[in-house]
Amino acid sequence: MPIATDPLSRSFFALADPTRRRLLELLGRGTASVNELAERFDMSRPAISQHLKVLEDAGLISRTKAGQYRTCELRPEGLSEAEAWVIEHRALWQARFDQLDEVIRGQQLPAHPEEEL
Amino acid sequence: MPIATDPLSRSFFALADPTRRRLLELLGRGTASVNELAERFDMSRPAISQHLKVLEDAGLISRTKAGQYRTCELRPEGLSEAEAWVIEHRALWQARFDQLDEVIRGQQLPAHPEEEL
DNA sequence: CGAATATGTAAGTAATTACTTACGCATTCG
DNA sequence: CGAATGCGTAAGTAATTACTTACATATTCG
Repeated sequence: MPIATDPLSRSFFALADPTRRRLLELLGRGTASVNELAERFDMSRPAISQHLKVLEDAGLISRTKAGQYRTCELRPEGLSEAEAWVIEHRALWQARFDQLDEVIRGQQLPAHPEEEL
Repeated sequence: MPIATDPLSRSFFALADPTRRRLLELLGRGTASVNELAERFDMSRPAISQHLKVLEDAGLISRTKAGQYRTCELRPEGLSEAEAWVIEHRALWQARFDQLDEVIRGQQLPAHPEEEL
């Protein structure tokens, strides 16, 4: 991704990695410290820390200092923009396709309904 | 992204780029040839072709040969998995947060409501 | 204070991206 | 047939990713 990426791209990008999605799922069960999270992965702690940074930059989590620890917490609103994009476009496209179906059905039947295969 | 990426990661990754999202939006208005799409961008045709490949690999579009042209078409179902993931998790997290609110309100008020700062 | 714990960050590496230009192949048409 | 059009792919480059190990810093505690 080029620098200065827009927020929506950052959100989708953050979600485009199994480790990061799993981090989100773990945090979905409750807040956790970085080490508590890192223990669940076959990966160095810094690697997890870096993944957390990606998630944080995308607005999907927050890390707050709590004494010696950093408490990681989900930010559900961080998912809003991505959710809106996906839902909106799926709906539009589906509507368009349904329209096409109607056009096909009402107007002109295919000469060879199952010519493929 | 490492090789052998899972389908969900590929979908999110494909969406994590403004050019690719704009391609999807253009295709949302109807099918188009590669050149028709490429004309809309300040980018070489091969670059668009490569973006289309990412979208195709993610199952978000299909390219079918039509004579001299390739007709690009949206595949709304390609968005299903990503849509499901986002919707499901948002709902879960929101529910969790609402629960937390209840716990806080009903059970025990913080001793120092604003100790930070 | 000084060791232990929790974490971020720097530096280095291999793999991937996102482009570009150059080329090759298929289809259309004069 | 032979030039033009449409499009994919190869090769090269600069920037980014995803890790790693090493290190610096903050907080807790004996």
